[in-house]
Amino acid sequence: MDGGLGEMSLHSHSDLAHSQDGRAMLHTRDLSAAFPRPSLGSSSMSLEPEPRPSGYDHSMSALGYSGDSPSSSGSTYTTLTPLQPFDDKFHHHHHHHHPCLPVSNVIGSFTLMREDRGLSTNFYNPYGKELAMTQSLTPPTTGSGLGSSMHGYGSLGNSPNGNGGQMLHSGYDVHGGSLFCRASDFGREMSPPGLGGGEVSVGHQLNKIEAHQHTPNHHPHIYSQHYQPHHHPSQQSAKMGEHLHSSSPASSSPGEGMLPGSQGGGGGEEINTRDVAQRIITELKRYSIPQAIFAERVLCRSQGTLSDLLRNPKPWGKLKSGRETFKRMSRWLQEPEFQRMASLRLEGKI
DNA sequence: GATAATACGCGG
DNA sequence: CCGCGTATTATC
Repeated sequence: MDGGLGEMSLHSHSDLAHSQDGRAMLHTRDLSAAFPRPSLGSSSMSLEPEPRPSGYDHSMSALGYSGDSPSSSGSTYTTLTPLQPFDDKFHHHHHHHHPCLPVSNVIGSFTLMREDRGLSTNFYNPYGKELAMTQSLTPPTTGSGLGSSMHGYGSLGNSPNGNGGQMLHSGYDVHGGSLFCRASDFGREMSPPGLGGGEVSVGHQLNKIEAHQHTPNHHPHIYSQHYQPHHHPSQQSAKMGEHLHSSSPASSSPGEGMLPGSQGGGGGEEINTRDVAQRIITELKRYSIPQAIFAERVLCRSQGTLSDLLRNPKPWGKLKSGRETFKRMSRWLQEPEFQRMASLRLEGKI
């Protein structure tokens, strides 16, 4: 099936992406149902332009999410709403706006989800995939479990390690206070679907964070993108999650010339689209999040579009306004688990 | 039936 | 021309 991996390319450029979503999709399925927990307020994180006000970081710090394992006797509800702009529920008129739009979504309203994670199967997953999954065996990162056999939903191996691609740097300054996020994230990220206290693997999680920073194995290959116009020959897709060595930095693609020097700046982040796409695919599978949900709620795009982007990610350099979408994806990947959840349920009950 | 992939066409 | 939505079709 697919397997087509793009390749990589490197390019940077000032982004002029601007919000142009004037469209209004009306169908807003009430996925709220999907998310068992209505408790979340909103996490206004969807701001178009990169210069985001960074509001939630405060929340984070405020939360001071220290207690990490709520799972067991999680009596500690960390539900706190530092700022209380207003309830979305009481949203006067305008039934629904788009989460993506910079609407009045004030930053700050934050509510930490309680310890739901252990209860139902997956975080998002309304359907209870079988949680029978034996203990948590972190599947071999290779291939991230796709391809052979069933998807390893239950696995919490968490990010297929790998490449910390943008996580390395973009994770920190892009949004300003993101590092806080990371901090909280530190404690834990995802927990096993069911298993009552099996947070065994939680440990690994954080490892990855710094682990790959100084991992002897593979150096942080930053962005490398072989882009291939699409489709193709299957070049070994064997392990994408792992290290894809950028053997050929020189992009053979036409039009691809990366700008010398514009990379790394604080403003325009270069994103390895291929990598992000792959990672999104993996994460969506892990959490059993349908493309449609993710696309509409997080990216503010349609399922078809997302599917296309995922399968045929164009190199950053070739993107124009489409960058915005990738930025969102990238950003989402960087967020701590609970926040990702928040993003997903976002519009449902709004 | 639900979810993903593709086709088609439109608007900026 | 690019990016996207919608409709349709394929796949699970």
